[in-house]
Amino acid sequence: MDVTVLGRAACSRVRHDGGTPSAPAAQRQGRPLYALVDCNSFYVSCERVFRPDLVRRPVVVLSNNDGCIIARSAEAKALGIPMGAPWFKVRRHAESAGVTVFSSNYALYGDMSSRVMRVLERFCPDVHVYSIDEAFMRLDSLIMPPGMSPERYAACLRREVYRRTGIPVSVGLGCTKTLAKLANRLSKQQNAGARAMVPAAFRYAGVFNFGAVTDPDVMDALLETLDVTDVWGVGARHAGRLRTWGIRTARALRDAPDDRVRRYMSVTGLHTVLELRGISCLPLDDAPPSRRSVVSSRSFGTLVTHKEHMLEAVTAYMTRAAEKLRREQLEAHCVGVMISTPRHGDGPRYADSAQVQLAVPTSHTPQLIVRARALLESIWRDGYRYQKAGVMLSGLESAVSRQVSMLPALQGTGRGLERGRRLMAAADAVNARFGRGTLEYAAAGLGRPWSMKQEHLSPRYTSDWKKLPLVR
DNA sequence: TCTGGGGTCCTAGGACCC
DNA sequence: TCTGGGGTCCTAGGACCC
Repeated sequence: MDVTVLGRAACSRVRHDGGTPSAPAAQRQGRPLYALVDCNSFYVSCERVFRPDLVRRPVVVLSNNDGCIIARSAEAKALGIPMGAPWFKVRRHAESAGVTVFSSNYALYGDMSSRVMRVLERFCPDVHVYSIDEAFMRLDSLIMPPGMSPERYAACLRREVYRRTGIPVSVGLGCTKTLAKLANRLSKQQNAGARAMVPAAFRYAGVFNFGAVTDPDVMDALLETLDVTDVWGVGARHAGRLRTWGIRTARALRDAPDDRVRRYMSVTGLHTVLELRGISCLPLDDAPPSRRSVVSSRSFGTLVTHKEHMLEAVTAYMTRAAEKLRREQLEAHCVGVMISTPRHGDGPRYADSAQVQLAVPTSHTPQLIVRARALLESIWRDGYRYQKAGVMLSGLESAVSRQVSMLPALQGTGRGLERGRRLMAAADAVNARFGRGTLEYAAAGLGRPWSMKQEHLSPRYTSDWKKLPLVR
């Protein structure tokens, strides 16, 4: 059975209210079918893979510097621990309730993420990795085996991801990306009531397909259960304005007047509304344009008052940013540095940034470090307690197809340039083989009193053999 | 004491050009 | 006396995402 047939038949029942003409029949032919695969409480799930004793127990993961909560297990949510809450405010409550806490371990999460994505790619060639824990897929081009519905296919995929990685995922399906995102929300456990509206034959755990909803009244009822902020692209600001128009649910937003949406939420908002009506506006985006900037910035573990320490931090951040640049075979035309004191609290505030254009783009770490340190000298002011610094590389272009300068003097001698590239490649190879930070720049400091707080860091189970727990 | 980090897109307005 | 129209580029600010 071809999935396109199923997807089209189901999706064409989506109502088109609100004055917009429905898509012409010709356009409806070959409607897309999107899946959104989302890892459940991803960071928590990653920690649990190596700590099975934490399954069914409350767990949270903190942001960099152990600042605020960025992931919670279902049990932690049930305890009323809010997302994004500053850790110092909820710490007592959480600890007394027996919550296990982790500092974020991006080496682990990044590695687990790529394992999950590799499994998805075995199921479908059209995968677009949207974030560390989410991916869109286009299923309409697949030729399904006989008797295989999209729901069932998604359920198989879900089982396979869990079997191969230990990460539980949820899958939402719909004829637009926005509907697939919403379907994903309905696929989660806490929406069992809404899922029950779908005929049992289309029901699979952890999967929800809007395409299986053929009754417009049921569709209305389902969208009515979803808050307008559940819709992808509607944040707190827009939700506030929408509330003043009496729009509180996904259903009401779908039926909102186009001109008003266009005026106050720009074309982006209009796309969202059209997508809710089943008119696809956002492509899969499988080959996204290359990035425009690289930023590396961090808050300090303790406030910085010495310029020496700030210079070390800027050096360390630039080292990371340049590595990222080279990994993507890019070079930068422009270097920027920013520093700031805390946003909260009542100490004297200061923030500034500076940028410089380079005559010749580069990804050579020592050159970039020299520029960044000079920029810092220009914006540094004594007497402040700094909380954060960052570096930015922009004006990016491909290192492989770079335009050659007309001025040989600026281009650098061919041999020197080549030597620099080889040196960077060798340093990157060593760090890839033996772990980040094996080769470092002395200017980044040794003591690093400014480095971020990570009091609850788990081992790098998947990227360091020595950290793998022994199987007894 | 203690509130993350890294991106994208859109719009309005100004400068400038022909 | 009379003061166009259309285009590009840049920047700042706002909004969103995970």
